[in-house]
Amino acid sequence: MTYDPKQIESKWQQKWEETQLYRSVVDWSKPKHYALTMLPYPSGDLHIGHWFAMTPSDARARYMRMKGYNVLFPMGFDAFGLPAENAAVQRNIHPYKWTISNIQRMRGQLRSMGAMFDWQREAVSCDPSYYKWTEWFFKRFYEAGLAYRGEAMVNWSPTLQTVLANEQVIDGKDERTGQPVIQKMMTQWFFRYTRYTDEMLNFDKLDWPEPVKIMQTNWIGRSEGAHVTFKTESGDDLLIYTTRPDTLWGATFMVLAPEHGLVSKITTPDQRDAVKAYQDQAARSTEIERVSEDREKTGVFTGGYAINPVNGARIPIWIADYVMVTYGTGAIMAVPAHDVRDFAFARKFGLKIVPVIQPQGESFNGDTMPEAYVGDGVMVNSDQFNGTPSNGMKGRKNPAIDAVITWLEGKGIGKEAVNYRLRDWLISRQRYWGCPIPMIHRADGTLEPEADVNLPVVLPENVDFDPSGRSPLTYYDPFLQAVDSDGKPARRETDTMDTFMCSSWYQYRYLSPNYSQAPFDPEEAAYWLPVDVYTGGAEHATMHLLYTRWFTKAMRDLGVFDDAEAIMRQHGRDVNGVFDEPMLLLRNQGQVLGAERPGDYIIATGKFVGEKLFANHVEVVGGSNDVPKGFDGVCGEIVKRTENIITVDMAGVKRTVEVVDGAKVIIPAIEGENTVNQLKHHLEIQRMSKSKGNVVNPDELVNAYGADSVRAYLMFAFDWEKGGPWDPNGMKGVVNWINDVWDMVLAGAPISGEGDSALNRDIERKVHQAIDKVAYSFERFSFNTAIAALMILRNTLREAIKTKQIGKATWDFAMKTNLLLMAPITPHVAEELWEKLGQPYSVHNQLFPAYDPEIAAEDEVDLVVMINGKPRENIKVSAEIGEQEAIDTALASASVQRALNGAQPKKVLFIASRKGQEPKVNIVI
RNA sequence: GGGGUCGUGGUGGAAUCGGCAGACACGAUCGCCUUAAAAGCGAUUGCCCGAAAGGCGUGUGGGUUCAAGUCCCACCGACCCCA
Repeated sequence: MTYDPKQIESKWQQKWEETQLYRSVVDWSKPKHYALTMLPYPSGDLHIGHWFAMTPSDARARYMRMKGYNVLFPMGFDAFGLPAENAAVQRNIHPYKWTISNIQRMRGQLRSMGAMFDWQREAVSCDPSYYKWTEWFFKRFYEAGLAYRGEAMVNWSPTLQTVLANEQVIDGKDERTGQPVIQKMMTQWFFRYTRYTDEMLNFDKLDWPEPVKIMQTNWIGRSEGAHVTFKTESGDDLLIYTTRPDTLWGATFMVLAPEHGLVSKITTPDQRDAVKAYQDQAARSTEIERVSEDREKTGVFTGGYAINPVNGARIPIWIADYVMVTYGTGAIMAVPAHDVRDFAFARKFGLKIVPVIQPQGESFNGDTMPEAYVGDGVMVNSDQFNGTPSNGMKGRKNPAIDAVITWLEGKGIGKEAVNYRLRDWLISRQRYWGCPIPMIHRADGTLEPEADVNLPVVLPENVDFDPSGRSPLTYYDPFLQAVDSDGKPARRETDTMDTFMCSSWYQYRYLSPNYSQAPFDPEEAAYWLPVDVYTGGAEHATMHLLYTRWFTKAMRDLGVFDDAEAIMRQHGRDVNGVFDEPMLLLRNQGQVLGAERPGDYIIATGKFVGEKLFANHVEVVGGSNDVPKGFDGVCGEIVKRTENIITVDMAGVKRTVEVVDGAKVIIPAIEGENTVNQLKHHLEIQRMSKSKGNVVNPDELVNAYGADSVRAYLMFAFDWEKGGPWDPNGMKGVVNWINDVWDMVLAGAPISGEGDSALNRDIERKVHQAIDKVAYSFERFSFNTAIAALMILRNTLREAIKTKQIGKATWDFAMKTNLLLMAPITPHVAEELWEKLGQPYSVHNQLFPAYDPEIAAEDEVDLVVMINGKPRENIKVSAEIGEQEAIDTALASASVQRALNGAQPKKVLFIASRKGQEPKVNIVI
């Protein structure tokens, strides 16, 4: 009988389902483990990246289950979002239908993984029973003042007719479609993200990757400084925020954001046209362009002046786009001597530069300084503060800043202040396919939330989609017409919510997706929360992960967890801080990239126009040496292809070939008529995408090798937290491994007797060493070393079986243990072989084998003899060897005798045997 | 410009507290088996020299240490995030 993955995988998937093997139920007598992996967007096809994220997470969850934990490992779909709506507009399919059929297809693909998902906990965010609670959360936040409506400069995509979050705009373009984005003022819904900034900067409770914590910290961007009030000559207050109040005396001009409210008032008539033109231009550029330090500075003088409150200096007021209206107060004091951007601006426009910080013993000259000085020094040109050290520290830790802030506060012209880069979370989307915002615009212009009994506000199904992409909600009357709490006609809000809103609380809906009294069943929450392990892509470091942290803190403060907390108390669980954070441990997997592959080697003939060949005949040939003699055309490897334009590397020279319409294309490897589009070009390692033709389809791999092999390969071939390029050849290693184990089990014990006791003892030892290595690896998400340990065990067992000296009992123990160790990685094969060994169903209900260090210990080890730290000789000694005996052995060894040549060693060190390491003696001569 | 991560054989990668660098696997070479190929099995596989002994090796250059892939400093390069 041979290993047929297709037959055994479907058989066991069915049996697991029939027996509800992975149903996770609250059981207070067992310790719980909530393992969560990021839910997919239902794009229609499961990508190899989903397998790479989910199957190792599944293996880890299975390991925890075998360690005796009651494990919850749920799955669902993040089902609102633009692609569904685009499909509706472009292909006339309703977003709901498109999404649901994709979900159905992906459920099947997810099942083929053989993962231990508890499907009864599946949650789908576009289902009204789910988004009812998303709306309910919105309403609670609104009532608590955490949700509000405000004017904002927003990223408007003219193509998609929608507002995008800053996070969704990259280089002035929409991150998904690459379409340009412009700046526009609009009334939008916001969440008071900034309410929890300080709490979100605290990671004490979290075992999260360091880079994620750093990214979040930078994203929140807390800075310490002061607010200082300048006066314009016309008498208006002009408030600025600065992190460097110690440089106030060096402020030689001011810069306002072009959108700043005071601009029109201070602008003098002769500057009006220039200012207006500049404002228009600024509206067209994106924030990232505007604040880039590399960019040539631009700006316009308003004609107005302000008075520097610390020294009475009259300084000009400019506008420039590198100052953002949304950051700080939208106005800065410019200190060109000590700020890189201000310096570039001052030099360009010939503005005064006054140094006010200098290292001891140096003397800067504002007219000749080559660049801004941002280092430490002492204050100069600053009246009574001259000589105060400025040590480069932030905030009050800097004596100069500390002294100036105290003085400013005393004089009433400034105040210590903290500023954040982070702005409130803009959740409005002018789209149809999203969770409705349950608000009503009353006839009198006021707003009120929809009554709880009317939730959810359901998305109407019967709508037509405008080809312009405009949301149908804005012109569909039955939806628009609402009734307010006084029974008067009113208009329904047509914005929908950012999909990040739906995914900010899905880990709570999984607990009880059908519960209708609340977002989640408190009984379930009391047992399962918080999430113990969260796995997913690092790209969510600053968006999703900050949103979900914010959400959890807001839920906690609104008392949403109160019932769950009471139940926890009844069961004696410590509730202190348990709802402060959604996920305690986070690990990010890397990314599987496309495989590198050579391009086709072609011979192309046709007509030359200059250097360029217009080919009417292109043929793929093998090798690079068979260039016909006197050949008139182009031959070589295809290094690039864009449609029918091919770049060919001809003996190191790049040649361009255009394949003309109707040209003959011959690709021997592909049957039938060939087209230019089938020509392979050289592909460098990069993200997989359909257009690059380097997508690895997991369904095809599962078909060819079986799910267990695909799972094992994904876990073995990469450092999971790093990822890397796909290598189709590496599969062989894990396929052989699984086949070898299969063959060993099916072959049965080589002898029926007791066999050789020394060999048996050694096999037991090796099995226990494997137990330890596999467990240690799973603990650390180091899946590749777990499989390496199992391969070592395979190698050991194969050697041992050949001797025909391994006893039946030892063989049984080794096989059973081997299957238990494999079970989390290759669940189907392990289950099948477990059954073949006559063991009771299911291998996945067994405990992980217990490790016994006594059995794993070696009796004999290599004593490593080192001279000056270099290993010279290995001598077999008892594992229990003491220091003196080890040193004597080492000194007597041939290599030491030879090296010493009668002399005395300077120093002799004994390094005792530690876990997995041999004892060592280092002799210094 | 700032912050971060990371540089290890032909390749993917191992190396738990500073303690034998290269585990495990792919690939390659040679051999066995075969009419042949595939598969399978066996051997070799960091570099140099060699009979042995040895020397050199974790991006580069320094440093700390009995001992450095691992710690410290500077530099080079790649990638990511932010500006």
